[in-house]
Amino acid sequence: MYFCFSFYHSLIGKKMEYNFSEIEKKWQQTWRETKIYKTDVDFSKPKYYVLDMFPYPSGAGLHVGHPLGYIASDIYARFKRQKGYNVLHPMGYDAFGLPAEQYAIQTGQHPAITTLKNADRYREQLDRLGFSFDWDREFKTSDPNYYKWTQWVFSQLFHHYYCKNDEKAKPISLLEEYFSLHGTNNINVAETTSLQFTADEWNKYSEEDKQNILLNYRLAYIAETWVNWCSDLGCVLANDEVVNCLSVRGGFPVERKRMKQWILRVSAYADRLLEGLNRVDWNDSIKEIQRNWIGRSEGAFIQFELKNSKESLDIFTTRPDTIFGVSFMVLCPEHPLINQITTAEQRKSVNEYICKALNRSETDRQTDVKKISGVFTGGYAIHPFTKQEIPIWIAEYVLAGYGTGAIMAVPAHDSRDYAFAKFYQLPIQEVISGGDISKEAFETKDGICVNSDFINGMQAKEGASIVIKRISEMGIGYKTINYRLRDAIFSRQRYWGEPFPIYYKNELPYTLPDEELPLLLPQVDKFLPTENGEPPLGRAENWQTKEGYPLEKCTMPGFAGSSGYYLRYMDPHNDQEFISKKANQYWENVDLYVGGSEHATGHLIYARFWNKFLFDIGICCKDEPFKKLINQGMIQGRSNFVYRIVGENTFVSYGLKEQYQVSPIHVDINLVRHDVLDIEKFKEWQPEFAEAEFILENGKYICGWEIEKMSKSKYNVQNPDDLVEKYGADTLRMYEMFLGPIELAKPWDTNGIEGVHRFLKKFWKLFHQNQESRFELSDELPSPEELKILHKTIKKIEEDNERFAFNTAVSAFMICTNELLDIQCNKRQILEPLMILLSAYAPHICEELWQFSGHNESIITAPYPVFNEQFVLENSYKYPVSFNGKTRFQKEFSLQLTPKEIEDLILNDNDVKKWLDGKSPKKIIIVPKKIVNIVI
RNA sequence: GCGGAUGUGGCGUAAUUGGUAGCCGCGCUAGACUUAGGAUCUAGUGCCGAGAGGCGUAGGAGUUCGAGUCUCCUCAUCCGCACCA
Repeated sequence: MYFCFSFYHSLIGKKMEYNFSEIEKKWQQTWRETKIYKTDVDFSKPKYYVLDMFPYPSGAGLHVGHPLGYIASDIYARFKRQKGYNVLHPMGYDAFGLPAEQYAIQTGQHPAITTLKNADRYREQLDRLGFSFDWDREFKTSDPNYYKWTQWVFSQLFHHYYCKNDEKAKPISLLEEYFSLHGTNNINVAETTSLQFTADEWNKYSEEDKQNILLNYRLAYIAETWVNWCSDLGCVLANDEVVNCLSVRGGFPVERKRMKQWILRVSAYADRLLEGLNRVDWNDSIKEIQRNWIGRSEGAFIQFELKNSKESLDIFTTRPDTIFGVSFMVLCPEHPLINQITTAEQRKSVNEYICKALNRSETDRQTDVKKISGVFTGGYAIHPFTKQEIPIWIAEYVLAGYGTGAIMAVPAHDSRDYAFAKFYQLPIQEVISGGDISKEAFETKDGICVNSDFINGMQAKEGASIVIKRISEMGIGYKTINYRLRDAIFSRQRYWGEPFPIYYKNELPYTLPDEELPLLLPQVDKFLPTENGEPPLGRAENWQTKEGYPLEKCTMPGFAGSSGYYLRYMDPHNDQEFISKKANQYWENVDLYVGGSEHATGHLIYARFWNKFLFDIGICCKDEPFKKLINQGMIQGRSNFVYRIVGENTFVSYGLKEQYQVSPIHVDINLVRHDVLDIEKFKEWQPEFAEAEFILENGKYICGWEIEKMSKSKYNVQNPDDLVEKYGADTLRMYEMFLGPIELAKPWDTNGIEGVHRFLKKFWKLFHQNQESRFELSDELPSPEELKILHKTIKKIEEDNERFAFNTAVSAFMICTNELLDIQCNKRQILEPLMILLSAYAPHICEELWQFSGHNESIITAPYPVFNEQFVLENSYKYPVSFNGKTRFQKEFSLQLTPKEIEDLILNDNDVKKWLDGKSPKKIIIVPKKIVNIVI
C-alpha cells in the first residue's frame, strides 16, 4: 500500500500533462522501496519462472538491442502475475570473464572493481526501464558465496562417474567397490580409454595407480589432450569458444596444442542431451543446431590387423556395408601408430608430411580444405574378410578428435575418399550398385551390395547389419554410436574465474573438503602468467592447503558459473546447500527462457549437461532446465550517409548524388531526423566539416541509409538512456515490441518511436478529455459499443501475450485507444480494465493513472480482466461477395440465416445481378461468417 | 556442400484453422489551428488508369469455388555447421 488516503478527490480539477519522466522516476522509486516484486515460495499459487539469459556486464553498457528480450520477458512475467501465477523473475550477472581481466592487465585495476562498476551501471540502466525483477535474488558469479556452489558442483562432478546401464551419474565410490570385486569385467561406463584389469590387480594397485585409473571415469577429470590454445589470451578455449579458428572473445588466432587439462565428460550425456530436445518447447532451428553439434552417428568400430605387427588398427565407420570396397586406410597426422607402421623407405616423406601438417596453424588447415594432401606410410593393414593387403596412408582430412582418428577409405561411396583416391590414383571399387563411380562417389545408403562376398545382393542396410554380426562373432568389432560432441575443456590459464577446489598430492588431484569452500580467489601482483609460464594464480602467495599441498593454478571457464545459476535463483541465499528441496520442488525449472541464439552450442548445452548431472544426484527435480525458449532477434542498426564529392568538401543530397562522383560517409544518426540532415549540427560534429558546403534538394539535405550491424564506428548506435530521457521507458518498451515479431531480426528505426509515444499521449488523454485537461473518469454505465471495444481487446491481448506476439498486441492497444477516443469514452468500467491490460507493457503510466483513479494498491495486484463473450457477439456479418474468387462488394446478412436463405437473397440482389450480367452462376459457395463466392 | 530460417507498399509490419491482402505505426500529400512548428487535429495514401476497371504478397507451375497461407521447382538474403568417416 502506497498511501493512506485517496488522491482521487484532490486530483479532480487539476490540470495534468503526461509528464513521463516525473511519473517514471516516482514509481521506480516506490517499487524499489516497497519491494513490490519480491517473490517467495507460495504453495497456494501455481508458479511460473521467467528468466533472461545471464548478462555479462560489459563496460559499454546497454544499447537498444539488449533490452529487447528483457522487455518481452517482463511483459510476459507481469501478464502471468495478473493471471494468478506466483512469478519468479530474477536478474543477476555473469561476472567472471575475459574483458574485465584484459582491462585489468592493461590498467592494473582489479577486475572485481571493474565488474562491480559495470554491474552498477547495468543495474541503473535496467532500473530505468521499469522491469519487475526481484532484486533480492540478485547475485554475481564472482561473489564468493555464489562461486562456493560452483566449486561444490565441480567437486560433485569429480566424485561421480557415468553408468551407462542405468544412464545416470553415480558416486565414484561405487565404482571403486565394483573394481575391488570384479575389476573391469562387464563394466558399462563412460570412460576416456577402455582399460582392463581384474579385481586382484585393482586391489594390489597403489593409491596413486588407483587415483590415476579413476581419472579415466570421473565426470570431471584431468587428462592430456589436444586443446584449442589461444596464445594472445594465454589460455585454452572450449570448442564453442572458437569459431573459424579464432577466439569468439577478441578474435585471436587459436592453434592446437597437447596439454594436460581439466575436462568435463559432457559426452557421457550426449544421448540424453539429444533425447531431451524432443521434450522441450524450443524453436526448430536451435534444436537442429544442437543436434548437429551433438552429431550422433550410428556405425561400427572395426579392428584391422596390421601386416608385420601384433598391434591392430581401430577405425570407425558408418558404412560397414561397404567394407568390401576398402581400397586404402587413412590415419590422421596425430595418430599414435604412425611411427610403428611407417617403413624405412617412407619414413622421410612421412616425417616431412607430419611435420608440415602439425605445424600448420589450424586456420590454414581449415582454409584450404579443398586441397588434397597425404602420404603413404609403406605399411599395410589386412582386410578382415578378403585378407588382402590394404595400403595405409596419412592425410589431414582425417581428424584426430573424431572416432578413432583412422578410417577405412571406400572411395566408390564417399566423396572425400573418392577425391583422395583420384588424386593419388588409388583403386576405386564399386560395392553398392546404382551410381556411376566413374564420375563421382555414390553416397546413398539405398542400393544393392555388389562385389561383396557374403552380402552380395542385399540391401545396403541389411548388408551393414550382417557385417556387424560377423565382425562381432570374430571379436574384431562391434556396433556403436559415435558423437561429434567432445568433452569440454574446463581449465583456463587465467585469473578472473572460479578457483578449482583442487589440491595436488604426489601430483594427483584431490578435492578440498566441502567445509573449506569457497576457496577464495587470491590476490596477485599482476594478472599475467608467471615468468616460467604458469597461470596468474602461480603468483599468489601461499597458494596451497593448510597441509602445504599445492592448489590448482587454473581457474574455471565462463560457462562454469552460468551453468546452474537458474537453480540458484530459486534459493539464492542458502549457505547450507546448493538449493533447498522445498524451493526446487516449488519452482522446478524455468518455464520461459529468453535470450539470444548465439548460446545454442555453448551455454545451452553446458547448462543442460549441468542440470542433468544435478538431476542424477538428486539436487534438482527436473532433468531439463528450460521448458520454453525464445530467441529474440538481433536489432540491427540503421545507418545514415552523406555523400561528399570526391576531392572537395561539398556534400550532395541523396537524390542528386548520381550527378557527381561521390563517396558515402557515415553520419551520426543523432544529426539526422527522417533522413534530413541537421546541417548546423553536422558542421559542429567534426572539425573537418565546419566549412563544408551543401548541394540541397528542395532546400533540404537528404541522407541515404542502410541496414548494418549496430556499432560505434558506424555512428548508428542507439543508447536506451537517451531515448528514455526523450520519450520515457514506457514508450521505449512498447516501441521495441512494436518493431516486429520478437524472434525476427529487425532494423532499429528511431523515427518510428514517435508513433508509439503519440499513442501513450492519446492514452493519457482518454483520462483527461476536457477543455482543461483535468483527470476525469465517468462512473456512468458503459454502452454495448464501449463494452465491445474493451472485450475484444481483452481477448486479443490475452491471445497475443500467450503466443508472444507483442507487436500485434501494441497495435491492438492503439486501435482500442483510437476507437475509445473517437467516441469520447472515459468510463471507469472501460478504462480501468484497459489500464490493467496495458500495465504489463507500460507499467509506469498505468500505475499513475491507477492511483489517480482512486486505488490504494499497486496495479500489479489487479487480476487480468475476464473476457465476456456476450459483449462481442454479433448478430449480423458483412459478407464479402466475390465472383470467381475476386471480391466485388459487401452485403450484410443476419447470422441467423442458413446458407440456403443467403443464397436466395444473393440471387435476387441488384448488385449481384449487375455482376452476373445475365449469366447464371455455375455454383454458389457460402461459408457462414466468412464469404460468399459466386462461380460464373 | 549440408541443415535451418526469411522474402508482402517508400519503410517496420498485419492477415491465429486456405475465405475481403495491406491492420497498426513511420514517411509522404493536402487542409485546419497557429507568430512559429520537429506541437496538435482532419482527410488521403499498394501500383497502373481520367474513369470503368486492371494488376498486385521474390519468380514459375500446380491443387482448390477460393492460395500471402498447401504442394513442386527456381532465385535472393540471413544464420548455423563444415573434410565428423
